[in-house]
Amino acid sequence: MDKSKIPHVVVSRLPIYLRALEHAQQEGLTCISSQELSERLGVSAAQIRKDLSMFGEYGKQGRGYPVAALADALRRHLQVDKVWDVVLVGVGDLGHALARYKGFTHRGFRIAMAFDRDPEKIGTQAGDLIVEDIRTLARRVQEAGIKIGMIATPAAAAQEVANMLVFAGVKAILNYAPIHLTVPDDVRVEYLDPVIPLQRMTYYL
Amino acid sequence: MDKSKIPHVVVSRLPIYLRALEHAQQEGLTCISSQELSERLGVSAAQIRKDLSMFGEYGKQGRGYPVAALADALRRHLQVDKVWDVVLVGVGDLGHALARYKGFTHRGFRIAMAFDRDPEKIGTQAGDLIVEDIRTLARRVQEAGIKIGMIATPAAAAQEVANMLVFAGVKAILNYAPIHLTVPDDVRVEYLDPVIPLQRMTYYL
DNA sequence: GCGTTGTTGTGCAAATTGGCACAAACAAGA
DNA sequence: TCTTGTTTGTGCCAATTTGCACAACAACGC
Repeated sequence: MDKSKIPHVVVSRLPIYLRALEHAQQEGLTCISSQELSERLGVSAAQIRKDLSMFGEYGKQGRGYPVAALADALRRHLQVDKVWDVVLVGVGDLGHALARYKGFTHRGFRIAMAFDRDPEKIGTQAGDLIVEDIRTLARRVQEAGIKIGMIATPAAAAQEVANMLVFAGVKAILNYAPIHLTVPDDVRVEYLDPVIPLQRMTYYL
Repeated sequence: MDKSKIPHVVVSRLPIYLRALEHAQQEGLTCISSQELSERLGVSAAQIRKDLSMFGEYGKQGRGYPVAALADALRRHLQVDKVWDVVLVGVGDLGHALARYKGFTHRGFRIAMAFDRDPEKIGTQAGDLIVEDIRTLARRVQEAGIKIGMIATPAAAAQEVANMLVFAGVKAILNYAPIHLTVPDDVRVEYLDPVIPLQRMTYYL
């Protein structure tokens, strides 16, 4: 089970599997086949079996996969069996929505701090947080040992914010700004510009 | 240039190229090499050249690609050389943020209508729109001929909303709800659950 | 006990995707 | 005009990714 040997495409599907398993569990299922999962996910059953087999033999022939145990295993592999503190930068409309979103905590994440540059916003409330001055970001994030950041600023500020986060020790960035970020190799970035998926679809319309 | 022959991985990179070109254009560049684009994007130069060559020969040896002309061409291929009307369903925090987001229009999209189920919200303002009753969705969307929908409801309502959108003639859905949607083959769905990319990154932390 | 049905894990082949490297094309300066 | 320096488009190969198909195994009814 050498971590470095598991291809990223496989890892990138695990959260999808986990989400489906959690839904199945809420519906009261205790056992689920790759076939059933396939229909709920749009991933082929063979694909699912092959992916899961890279992490161990969780399935039982004739019955399928035990929902709770498999979900636990995936959470362990994804390291979301604990709750990660996250730092949010940029508290506009989107930042507020993120700060108030209830869906993070029970899936492994908690927004622990929020920063902005605008003096009008600093000191105001966002969710249950007080917006802090971005000039204090480095110290605060470093002291708290936070490893994950979310950027919800305009594009023009995003790269500069990314640099601050990297400097403060952040190793994973979720970027909502519509711009590519340049970061060191040991820092991961995922992008959530909503226009990108829209344009991917209009090609086919 | 048979459309059906171009693999989806290639199409899925076009919006990224377009975004980078638009930034380059704002900086005043008139010509850009695949090498330069590569550095701005994190996609290999050979990849970029091969992708672009599937749509025609836009580059000039010795100089690179003409920024404005290539951007125009990509917009044509992605069909974002016009502005698409989009219907938004679910006007909570996220829905509001989307309705007020200024980044859509100049990249090919305009939220033309917003719907919610909650009587408290119906009739209120969201961005420059008035929130409408979801029971009128089918008729309104059909009449306006809208082909693109955005779902920003809780997960529990998302599949039902998707069914309504499909019934109303929508062919592309951007889904913010953390759940897989089942739709007919001729309808495309893209997903933007923020927890998925976060979990993809924690695997490597 | 035994056949029947259902499901996994995996070896192997097919298909897709990415990268290298180079000829051809162009620009610019002498 | 000739030479030098760039950069594209693409043929070819390597690597990755997916899909098929089946042996091995488990449960269940009779």
